[in-house]
Amino acid sequence: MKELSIYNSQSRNKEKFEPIHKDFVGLYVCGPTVYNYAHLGNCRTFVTFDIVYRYLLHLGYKVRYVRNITDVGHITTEFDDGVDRIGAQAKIEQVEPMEIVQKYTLYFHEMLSHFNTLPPSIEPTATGHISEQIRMIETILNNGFAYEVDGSVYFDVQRYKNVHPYGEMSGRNVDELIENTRELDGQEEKRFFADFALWKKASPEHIMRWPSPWGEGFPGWHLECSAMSTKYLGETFDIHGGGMDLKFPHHESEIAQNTACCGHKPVNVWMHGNMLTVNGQKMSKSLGNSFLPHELFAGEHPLLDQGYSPMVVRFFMLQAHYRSTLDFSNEALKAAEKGYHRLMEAIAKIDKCSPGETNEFNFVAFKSNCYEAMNDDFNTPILVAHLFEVVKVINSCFDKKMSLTQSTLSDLKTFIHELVHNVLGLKEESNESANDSTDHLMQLIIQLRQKAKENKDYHTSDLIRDELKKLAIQLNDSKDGTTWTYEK
RNA sequence: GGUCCUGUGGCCGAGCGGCUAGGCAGAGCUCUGCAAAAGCUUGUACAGCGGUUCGAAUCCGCUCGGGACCUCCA
Repeated sequence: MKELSIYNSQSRNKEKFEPIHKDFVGLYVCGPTVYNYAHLGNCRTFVTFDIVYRYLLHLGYKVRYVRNITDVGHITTEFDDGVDRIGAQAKIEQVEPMEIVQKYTLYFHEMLSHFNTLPPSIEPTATGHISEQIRMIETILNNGFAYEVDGSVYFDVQRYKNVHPYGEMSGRNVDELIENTRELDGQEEKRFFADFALWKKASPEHIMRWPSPWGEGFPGWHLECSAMSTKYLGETFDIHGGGMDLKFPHHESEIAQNTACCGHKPVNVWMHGNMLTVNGQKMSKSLGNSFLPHELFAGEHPLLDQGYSPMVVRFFMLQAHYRSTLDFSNEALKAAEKGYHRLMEAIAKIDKCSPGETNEFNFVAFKSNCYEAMNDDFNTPILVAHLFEVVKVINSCFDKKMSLTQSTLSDLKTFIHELVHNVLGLKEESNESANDSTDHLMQLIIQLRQKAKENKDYHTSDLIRDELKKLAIQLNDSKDGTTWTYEK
């Protein structure tokens, strides 16, 4: 098996993946801020890293996957007019901030479980790690890379960049940034425009607050990831992931904090998933073009003319590479839906294929192609393309137009199952699974229709077929008789 | 304005120096009382203009279009 290579945002190149400790991988992914419903774009990122997690597991690594929940009421800007998102939502819904956190954390978990993502090994919350964050700030202060002003602590970017590079990963040149940054009010506390808050003094109305050496306040946004990744994965770990939009300033600041604290870089490989777009534009709440998962499943959205199941949406996402933007549209989803069902039906057919004497399918080559795809920076679209090649093989074998031996069929079955279910995380959807009595009823109806057909009473047989169609029941006539399914 | 990404057939979307992506739709065929469903087969492409090269969708330059980030963001 060839080696896994991963595109590292830091070097802007694909690099051979070598874990720090043989057989073990530390993976950290930036989780959501739970102040509102997670939308589909957010979900894409978590599906992306679910694939990373699953494939690493498949390769035999022991993976510790840490994904945080941001539940501190960070303000939207570090300035006086900033709004605490969680606090603001609490006011709207007239509940406690922690009720907001709970509500949207539950929603997030529920949606991700619909998408069949594996839960992380550890899902730490920012509010649960205040003391770790305070300790980290103290260290950074002691190391001379931060300063306190009136109960707030800021990271000293200028001091830092004299010693370490800042902005390397996101391609920022801080000195050039100065000229291009728009003027903003309320940053008089900072020594330098690019400094960011490690600790923020809480205004009287700010409910989420904790005591600290600098007074009552709350930690800065970037800090929790630094503190929690260090706590659970160590000062240097293998992979850090997140959405492309977190590259700057969030991840750049994380790197700076960790380096200021520990003296060395925290992460070997930085991975960034690209955005989900709608009509070519990033899906985001502020643009009003976001879809919520439950709206998508139910088809309850002005831009949708039907609902799409979670597995169809997951499959849709896997048909694009994680570093490319993916455009969301009815047409694209419909195409994915058809393709997904074709794939899953072919897989279910493997068992029904009768083995032949000769073998006309090169399983070894197929297997190696699949690994080659995944090893090339998790190229799921290529993998899916290979799977569709096998769909044809399975169908041809089923129709006895192609011969596969028993051992090839059995190898194929095992391998496909592993790829599709365990690596891609796709599963069969029990679409309104029929109970026994429904099936008996249907068998009866099918028999009656068969009788009618034998009597050349096509009026009756067509009536049965058409009326069932109205109930979304599809009759499938074939040489071997008639079967029925609920329409997809 | 700065930095970076991107422009592939009707739609989505891989590939990124020579060799088929793949899915959906379309067309043809098989099956069928007729259909549907399903399966098989199959056409159409690399924004434009230059350049490098034996050879470019793939590298370089320019032009035009789209997008992301530049202290809310997955």
